[in-house]
Amino acid sequence: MSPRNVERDRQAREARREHILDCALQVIAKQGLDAANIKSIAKEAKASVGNVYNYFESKDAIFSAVLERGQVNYGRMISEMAANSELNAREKLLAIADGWIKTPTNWAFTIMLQSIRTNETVSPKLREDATRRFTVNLQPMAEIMRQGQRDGLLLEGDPEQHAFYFVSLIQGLTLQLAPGYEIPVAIRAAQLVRLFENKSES
Amino acid sequence: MSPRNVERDRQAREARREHILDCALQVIAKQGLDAANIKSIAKEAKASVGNVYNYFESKDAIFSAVLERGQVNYGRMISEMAANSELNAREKLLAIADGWIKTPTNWAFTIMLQSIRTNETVSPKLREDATRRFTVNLQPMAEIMRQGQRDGLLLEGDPEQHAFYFVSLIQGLTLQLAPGYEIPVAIRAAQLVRLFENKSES
Amino acid sequence: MSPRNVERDRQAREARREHILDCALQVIAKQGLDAANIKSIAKEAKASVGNVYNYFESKDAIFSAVLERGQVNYGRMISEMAANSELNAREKLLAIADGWIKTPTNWAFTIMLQSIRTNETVSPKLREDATRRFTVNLQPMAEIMRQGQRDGLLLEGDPEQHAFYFVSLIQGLTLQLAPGYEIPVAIRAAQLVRLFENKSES
Amino acid sequence: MSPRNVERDRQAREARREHILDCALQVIAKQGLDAANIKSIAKEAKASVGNVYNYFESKDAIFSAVLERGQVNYGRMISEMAANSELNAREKLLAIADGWIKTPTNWAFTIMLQSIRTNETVSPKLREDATRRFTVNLQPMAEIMRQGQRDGLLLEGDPEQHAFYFVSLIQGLTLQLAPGYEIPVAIRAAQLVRLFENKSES
DNA sequence: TATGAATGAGCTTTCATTCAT
DNA sequence: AATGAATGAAAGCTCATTCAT
Repeated sequence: MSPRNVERDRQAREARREHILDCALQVIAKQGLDAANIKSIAKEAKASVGNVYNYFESKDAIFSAVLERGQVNYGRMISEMAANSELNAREKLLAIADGWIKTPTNWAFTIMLQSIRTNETVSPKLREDATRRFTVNLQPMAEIMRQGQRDGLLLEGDPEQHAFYFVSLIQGLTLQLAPGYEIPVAIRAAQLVRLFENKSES
Repeated sequence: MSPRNVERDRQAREARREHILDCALQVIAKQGLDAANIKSIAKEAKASVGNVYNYFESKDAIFSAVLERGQVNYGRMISEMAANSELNAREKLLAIADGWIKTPTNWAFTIMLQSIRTNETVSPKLREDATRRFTVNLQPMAEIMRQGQRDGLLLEGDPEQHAFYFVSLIQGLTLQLAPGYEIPVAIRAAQLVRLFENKSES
Repeated sequence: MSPRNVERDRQAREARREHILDCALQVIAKQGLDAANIKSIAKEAKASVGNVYNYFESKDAIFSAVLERGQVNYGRMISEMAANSELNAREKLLAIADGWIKTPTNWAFTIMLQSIRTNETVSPKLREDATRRFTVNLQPMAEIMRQGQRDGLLLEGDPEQHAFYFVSLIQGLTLQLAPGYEIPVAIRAAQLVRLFENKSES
Repeated sequence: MSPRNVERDRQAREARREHILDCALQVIAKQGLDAANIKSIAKEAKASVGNVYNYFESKDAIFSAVLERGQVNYGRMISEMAANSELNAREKLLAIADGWIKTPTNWAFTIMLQSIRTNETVSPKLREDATRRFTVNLQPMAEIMRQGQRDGLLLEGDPEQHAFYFVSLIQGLTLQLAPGYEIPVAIRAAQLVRLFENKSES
């Protein structure tokens, strides 16, 4: 039992955890939230039902963890984007919108956020955490809006509100990308970003 | 033959049906989709569980009917708005956005649409119907966009796409109005409509 | 309120009762015992659910009455047959077998008898009545067997037992005539009566 | 990887499945088809309701499996009997009749076959399978009839029809052996087989 | 850790029966 | 008598979670 082994075990466990989360997201995105039960997730992860419970204490915990990971990754991405000095604000919005629209599992995050928030059987802590992360993640987006306004690229107005609208628009759009239907309208990141651009100068 | 007033019975039945739909919407909006089981709906409607099944053949049928009613009402409202010659396009968008934001149950429709679409246990017919109505309802909104472009009030670009963005934005925003959290950002219809305005003329 | 009217009312009520029994038998025979619920029976009788309960105190009572009527009619028919002096025993068996096989609802009686007998929720009185009538009806059949033996037409052996076998054979065969399948073997009354004939004389 | 013996598990699972079928048959035979609900079957098997569904996907599947097992066993028995060269046809019929009459659960198969066939909620596949097996099982019985006719032991006539009558007679008789009543007539295999014997030679 | 059988609460749905009109 | 809405007790089934191995 060298410390090397202990560390290796810890990493293996962490990898297994991540794998289960990946699979949970896959199942949700492919089959919908209702069909995403523990058995399906375990099957997708090639694990047994019982073993999943060795890594997560409950189904809610899995869903929360999937959502948390998504939110943290998104927060990291958008913070980096806000700090990025090589792109202007318009290009940043474009990159963000493009990234979300192109990832066909993103609708699942919107639904999970909603489900966790409104489901009274989910522990208050998990619900608050999810909501708080969402709110926190609005800040770097508002910062980008501010940058754009400073440069005259984006529309004037309360940057937090614009950030909120931008995120809501993207979330609303991702819902249309869920499996099970065909909306006969193309979604184009460039078009969508134009809504937030300052066109008085052009 | 019968000591009952047939016509009054028919009306009472119809009223009872509507009442159940009202209650179902209330439960969904107040407690979330997961908590909206037949027992809760029956309780809200002050009916017995069994009696609900005298009016609807299944839980899915109730949810579909609630959604359908919402979609039909929305479709009627927006069609009238498109045909309205007393308001300009900007005022129309404002009225629509304002109406949706002020109705605190509207988030439920967004979630129900999503749930019905992605839930594989819902009959294909109901799923298709819901999706079709959504698509059909995009047309009058696109017409309003066209009107605004003709008058130079709204941003240039594919009107259908703009309609789609507008609806998605509103749907995304209603999700934030679900119970269970406090988003520290005000939603203002006027601000939101500004995104679609043509500001090059100002 | 002349006695004439009272009598007419009584007859009308009796006719209505009979009609409901007819319809119950129809439903059972066409859709099977499981599908024969009060609603279906009422529908077939063009009556309301509640009204059926004005004529019968329970579903069991209806089934019992249907069975009883069938058993009484059968008992009457077979008693007359036993008393008939114009036909010989062989011809009597033939007539009986032919009549049963040709009536496509008879399988329902066999199933109802079985169901009522073995269903513990049916009142003991009804169960005993049904069984008693079955047993009583064996006597005229045994009498016919005795006649046939006396005339050297039918096989020797305990007449009650032969009666029992004959009835069981016919009941077993009627089961095959229920809807829902195709048994690729013809049923011929003459052939099956031959089993009970005394062929040593021929 | 797993601390479990896979092969032993597989066998245990198979045994448990069989046990549930045994218990289901017991419940049906003792309490009747109507009383044979999942709760009762689970109780008899000393299992929980949910666990029964680990072995069978539906109640219909259980009933079908019970029936299938009975039909397959019967088919095997009768095929062996047909191929047996140490007994003559009369002795074979006697052994078959005797075996069926002595097994007090056999009435349940007759009722289950009927119920599955006529119940429209049972999947068509299961209904067809049950009917097909019944039909297939008629063949070895017809072969025995043929053997008996060849040896001059059994009555002349279409062997398939005689097989059909013999089976129907036995099925009809087993119905009388269900719990819940006392038929005051003994059933004797020897008597019953005599019906099918060729007595012209005696 | 790993397995999947086992549990039981909870859900949807059915249906015999009652009841107000 | 006649109606059909209303009731509530089951029934079938699902699934998160636990547990023996």
